[in-house]
Amino acid sequence: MPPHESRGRVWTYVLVLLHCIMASKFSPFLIKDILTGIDVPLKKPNSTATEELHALARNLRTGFDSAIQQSLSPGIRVSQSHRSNSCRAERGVVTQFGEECAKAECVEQDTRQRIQVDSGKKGAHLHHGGEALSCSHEQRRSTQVAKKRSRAAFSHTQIHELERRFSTQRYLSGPERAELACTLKLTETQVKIWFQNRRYKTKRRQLATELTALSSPKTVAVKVLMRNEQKHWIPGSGAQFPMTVPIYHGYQYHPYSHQWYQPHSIGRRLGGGMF
DNA sequence: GCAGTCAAAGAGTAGC
DNA sequence: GCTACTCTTTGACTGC
Repeated sequence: MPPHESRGRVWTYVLVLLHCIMASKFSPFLIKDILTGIDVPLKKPNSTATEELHALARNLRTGFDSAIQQSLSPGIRVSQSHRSNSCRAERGVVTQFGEECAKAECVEQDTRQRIQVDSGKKGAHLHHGGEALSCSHEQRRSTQVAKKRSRAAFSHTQIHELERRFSTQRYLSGPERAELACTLKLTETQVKIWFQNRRYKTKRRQLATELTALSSPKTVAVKVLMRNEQKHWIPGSGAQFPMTVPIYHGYQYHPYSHQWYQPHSIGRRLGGGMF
């Protein structure tokens, strides 16, 4: 099972758990029912499924909180560092490289000199401002402590173009990423990271929206058949019971289920029963 | 001071 | 082994 698919299922269980809590219908029996039959390979073999859910719910809280707030003001969001359309001379990433910041494009110049990570050798070589580091774990830690990590702040133009491109393509191929990076005067790594973060942010917002919808369940008419004094829910009647069923099937993570472009580089991921 | 946001680092995973 | 992905965490930064 692809990692995103298994995670998607775990997310589903988290949503079910949260929904149960909000609906005050939480019970160990229900959770047990939820967990029964899970074939999701949990990342931590030693942790129980319940612990995993608790950890996920805890970790999700931050994302949901911000996502819910963000969902209130949708639209293109410009990096806070550039809201004033200025290059901060008093502090921040711009001045810490000792560059003058009088021109509007100073950030674009500066971002090219930011921390760059050789993605092919993760953690092995850190390039701080062009200085390549190849050292042991302790040395890297001490170096990271000594040198504070800077955060690149993209310009209005860069953000706008990235958002515009993201609206049409959620995934970029290598050449497209290189072209966009060249156009925006960013590195390919920066473009790649931006798209990664952007995709996950979109997913968080979507989940937050769904969670919000779940937290305010609508009252619907439910057709109930009685046979032998047993209730039988009618599929398609709009009924929300049993609770776990519509939620479970309601959210399956389909990263490519939009009209967006599907790059060659990830085309191999499409065969995992995701559609 | 604190909470929120964002870019980036890192962990884990899968396909070739 | 490399690359790219999702997801989590970290650190810088901003607004209140």
